[in-house]
Amino acid sequence: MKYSPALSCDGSAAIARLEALAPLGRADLALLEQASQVPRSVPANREIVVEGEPVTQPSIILSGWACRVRHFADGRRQVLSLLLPGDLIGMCRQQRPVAATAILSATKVTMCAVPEPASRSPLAQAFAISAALEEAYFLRQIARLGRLSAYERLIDWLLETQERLMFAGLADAQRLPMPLTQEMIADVLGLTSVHVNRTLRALRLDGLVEQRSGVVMLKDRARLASLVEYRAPRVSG
Amino acid sequence: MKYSPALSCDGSAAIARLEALAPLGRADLALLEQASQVPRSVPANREIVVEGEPVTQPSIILSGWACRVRHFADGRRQVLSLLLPGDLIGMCRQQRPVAATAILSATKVTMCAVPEPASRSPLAQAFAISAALEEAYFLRQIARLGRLSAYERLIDWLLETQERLMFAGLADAQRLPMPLTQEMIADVLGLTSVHVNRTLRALRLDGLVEQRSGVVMLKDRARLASLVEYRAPRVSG
DNA sequence: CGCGTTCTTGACTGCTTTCAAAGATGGTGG
DNA sequence: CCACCATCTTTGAAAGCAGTCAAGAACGCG
Repeated sequence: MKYSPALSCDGSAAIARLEALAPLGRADLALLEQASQVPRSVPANREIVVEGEPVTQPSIILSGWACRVRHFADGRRQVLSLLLPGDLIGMCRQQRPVAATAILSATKVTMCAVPEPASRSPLAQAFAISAALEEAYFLRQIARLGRLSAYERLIDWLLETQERLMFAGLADAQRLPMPLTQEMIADVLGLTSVHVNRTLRALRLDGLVEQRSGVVMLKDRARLASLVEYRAPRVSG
Repeated sequence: MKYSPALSCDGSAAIARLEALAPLGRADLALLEQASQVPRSVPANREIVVEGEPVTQPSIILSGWACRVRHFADGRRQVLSLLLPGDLIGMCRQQRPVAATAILSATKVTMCAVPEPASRSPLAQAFAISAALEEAYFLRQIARLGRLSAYERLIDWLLETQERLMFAGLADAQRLPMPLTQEMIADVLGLTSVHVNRTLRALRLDGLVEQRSGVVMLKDRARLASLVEYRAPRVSG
């Protein structure tokens, strides 16, 4: 597979992710193809969902990066989770009229409606696994913010993000696209942008990562993983 | 309602919480009463669930406090969330054979099996709301660890915990039981026990809280809430 | 090419941790 | 009923990681 640092604009990456979660049949793929024919595009840095407002239609991210954020009155901001191609927005297991968090587009984002899967279909299963993974990423984010140093947080987050992008075929074992500003990375990791900058430099000097033009290279995945005891989240056997 | 700092041992608090989430009918109450007739007791400081092991039967906490924890090889530990009376353990929306996190009893805990609710029954709805609340608490924990100071974290967490206990009738507007050691509180808030101790003292000196014999008094809820912009999580209109 | 945003770096501050030790508390058995 | 022990709480002093403030450099976009 050829590695493409550019963010794809059709729905192929999103569909690839869902297919990686559960092998989809012809019917499910057709549903997804059809839904992705009617994409909605949002510029970077827009509030796609406002916290506390009624949730509208659930959506699939087709391309681009978004994030759940929580704002504080004094300007502080915390990114709760990232939303990458193939991730779902606004899926509620029950009638919950109001959005629990704001959702912000970090880059230009395209998305489409979530098709209704047949019950017990592979697609329905993929959605369920996606929800379970989201929860696993929440838990990892809590542990990261609570107990890891800045240096460790950055490593742990890079590994997690790379793994998530690989599901969608948007990263390979060594490289991942990084369209976020250091300011945004800081809001993900509970740090300041200045300290993110310094920590990235430290990682560079330690020969662990390289950066150029929106792409991060992980130069020694094994060493990085051992530094943070990285374990891939498991959702099934 | 008379306030009782003691941890109740029957299932009444747990049932009260679920009833607060959705008004239960006679049949649902009977199911819960019946299930709570067969309690299982676990001493304090026991791993109820081991991370990575197959999940067994889902359970309801009847009494006592437990927590989801993540351990690191070097001894660091992060409490991901608290599990209080009426909370559910091991409810999976899909077949997920392995536990995503370890669960540890912080006090003596009694629990029982989760009865199977009729579909669309109030009890089924209460379970769904409980799951949505759990997610809301995860998000709040992320924001707390990422962007609040130690002083703010403690306030925010006390308010959240008080509110959760009030659902079960285990706290009133001013007081909540606090059976956790400062060490454990530190692992919840991503701090050291020494700093938790100092921060509690600061709160005492500022006249915001009082402590004695396992009970915390919140002396000025309005001021505490304004210090952290506390908003109760909403799950429905 | 010019302008705004983002990145980078330095100097300094300060919140939180670390290390250490004394004091309080509570449960248990004699 | 009290002594004893383990655990937990409390406090001080010093170190360190991350934040703040500030300003110049690089980058990308129109």
